[in-house]
Amino acid sequence: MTTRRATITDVAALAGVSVATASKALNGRDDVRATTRQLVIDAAAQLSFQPNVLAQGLLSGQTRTVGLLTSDMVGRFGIPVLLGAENAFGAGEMAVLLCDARGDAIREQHYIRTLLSRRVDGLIVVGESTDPRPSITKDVPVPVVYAYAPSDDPADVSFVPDDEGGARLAVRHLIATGRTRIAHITGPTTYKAATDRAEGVRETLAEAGLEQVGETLSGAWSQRWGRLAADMLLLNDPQIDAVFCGNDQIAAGFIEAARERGRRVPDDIAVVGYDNWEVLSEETRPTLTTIDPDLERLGHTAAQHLFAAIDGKATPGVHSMPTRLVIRDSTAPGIPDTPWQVSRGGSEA
Amino acid sequence: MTTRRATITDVAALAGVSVATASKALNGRDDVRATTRQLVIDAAAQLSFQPNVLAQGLLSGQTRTVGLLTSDMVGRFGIPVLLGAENAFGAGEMAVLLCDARGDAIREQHYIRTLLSRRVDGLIVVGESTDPRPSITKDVPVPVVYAYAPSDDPADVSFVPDDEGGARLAVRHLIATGRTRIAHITGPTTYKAATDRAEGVRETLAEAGLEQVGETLSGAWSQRWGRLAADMLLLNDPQIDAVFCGNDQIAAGFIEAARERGRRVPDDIAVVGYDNWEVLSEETRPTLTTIDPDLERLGHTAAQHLFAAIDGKATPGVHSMPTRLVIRDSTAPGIPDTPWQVSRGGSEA
DNA sequence: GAAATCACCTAAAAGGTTTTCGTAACGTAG
DNA sequence: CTACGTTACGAAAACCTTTTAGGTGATTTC
Repeated sequence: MTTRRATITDVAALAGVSVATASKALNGRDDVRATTRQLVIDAAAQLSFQPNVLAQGLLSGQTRTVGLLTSDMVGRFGIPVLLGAENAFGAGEMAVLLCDARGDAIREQHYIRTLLSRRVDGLIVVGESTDPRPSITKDVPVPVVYAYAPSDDPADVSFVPDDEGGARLAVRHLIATGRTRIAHITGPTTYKAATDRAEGVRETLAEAGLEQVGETLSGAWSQRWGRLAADMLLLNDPQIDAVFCGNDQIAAGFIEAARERGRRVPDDIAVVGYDNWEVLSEETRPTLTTIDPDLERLGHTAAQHLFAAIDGKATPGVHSMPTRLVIRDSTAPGIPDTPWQVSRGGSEA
Repeated sequence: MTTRRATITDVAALAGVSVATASKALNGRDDVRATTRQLVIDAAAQLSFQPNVLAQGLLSGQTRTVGLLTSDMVGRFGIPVLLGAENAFGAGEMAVLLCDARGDAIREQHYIRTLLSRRVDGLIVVGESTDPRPSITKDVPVPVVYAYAPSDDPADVSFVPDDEGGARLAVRHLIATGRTRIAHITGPTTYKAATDRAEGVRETLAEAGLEQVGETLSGAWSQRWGRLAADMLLLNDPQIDAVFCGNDQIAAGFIEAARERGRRVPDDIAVVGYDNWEVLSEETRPTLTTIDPDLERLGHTAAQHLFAAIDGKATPGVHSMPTRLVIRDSTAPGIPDTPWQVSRGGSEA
């Protein structure tokens, strides 16, 4: 809580030059003698001068600020994306204005207006599921990039996790470790994430000439459903030797129930989860092999493409971002087929 | 991606008045005829005019923007605080610039400079633990409010959860439900949160004339430690009828291990957790009675006090924010002493 | 009929920075 | 000594909005 902040006028006065010269000296432009430049720099340091970004932006029309519009920060998936994006912004000299519309379209409109009146250079919209969401690109005079939830307009720039590819990774890993009787438990079919992953399972098994054990079991994304599905599955199809679960919570529930039914994981049944939600995947017993959608990278990439779009180099289309297989103990420890781990999850502090 | 944005000059021209009149008309000031005002408003709507906040800020010296400096967004506690703060900002016409210093002091300094050059009206600093952190208030010409982690300067404005009070709530609840042989398992003593809660336990038991069973067991904040501690406790002090755990993960581990050892929860042993981390507290079997530190409210309150401070009405000191007891099934279902639940946690979507 | 009042509107300045253009000083070539 | 190029600096415009002070015309008052 000190006094008024120094302006470039103050700096110029202290250095005994005009504001124009001071500006040029501070911005490293030519046409200013080295000694004069140093004089100005010293003066600026002495006053701890910092250029007023508002004035700069007013003039240049660029604010070096982007808006980050999230539809529901409470959820688990928005945060890592946001984090990755913020990360990319911080690297440059960009700043990010955060708005959480909390799934409310009215609120979203309000925030869009607010962000525009603040003259953001671009917008990144992060959704809470992989289902397409309404495009806002046409209502907005700046570039927009969609992360996690793609825009429903394929001409927009969207980044989504490759759920189908993730499922492939999981199933291939199970097959590689010698499993052949593989089941799939997942979340509500109303989620594109669930159907995409199921499709990945189907295709990969077909390619390997294997048949999926039972139908894909769809329920909630919860541990409870994982336990329930495990009971059903172990009753109806006791011969299974592996199960790929649509998320880590289902997997955790499955492992718990399977153990109570006397099935050993991974010896009798291998289990793969999805999301690599470490509070769960590292706390199950055994720890959980899972697919990491690498959301932080997704957010980072989305942000970088927003920069590109701001520079006029947009990359339209829906881009699928690769996922990673994180091998832990719930699948075949020490099986010779997979001598090298693709990736091993670190431990939390 | 349209053309140049309209300025108030365009609006004035279209309405056939001067910019001054246009400004007054749009800002609801006097000295403008109703018909003229409507003319201007229509023109503004037609051009979808939005005042340039940069120009407004340049003039008024206020940006209606605050910086939100978080030390580690990856952690669990920063997010709800952030959410509550964002919530409070959105209600007014404030916007929030998000910066994640990721626990790095250098980075933090950098962000502070960035935020200041953007002329934020205030700063809210959210930490990742309840341990005091270095004050930055003196380096900064705008009001600062600390949330979750207090400033080490007691003259600053800080908001922290009342961990001691939370522990009191937990222990009183256990006593009220008829438990008398109560143990406490918690996290590392290097955390103020752990020692504060332990102190709350000690005092409350003393007030009730009860003796704590065994020493407070300090370990990691993990489910693993909860299981381990359960084994130790059940071996050394088999007579316990309740345990208060320093967080929900420890509690989840405890419940798991206790069940494996044949102890029924809550019939034989009641368990209370801390944090109300719903992915855990609602998925344990039985569901977990726990203390909700109400972090979202903490963030909200901090933001509101930042507004007050910006208006010159600062409220110095470290403010303890009350916690809530969330009763679920791990403590005495249907015990007559507590006919009304203080609060019941909702379920996740 | 002149003066005072009123309602409505405009011109201009202010806010901080960057950039363009102008200009002064100086050196060099003719 | 003139003409011109170079170097270093300064004046002023531009960005967009709000506010203050002032101005115009119409109406009222004595």
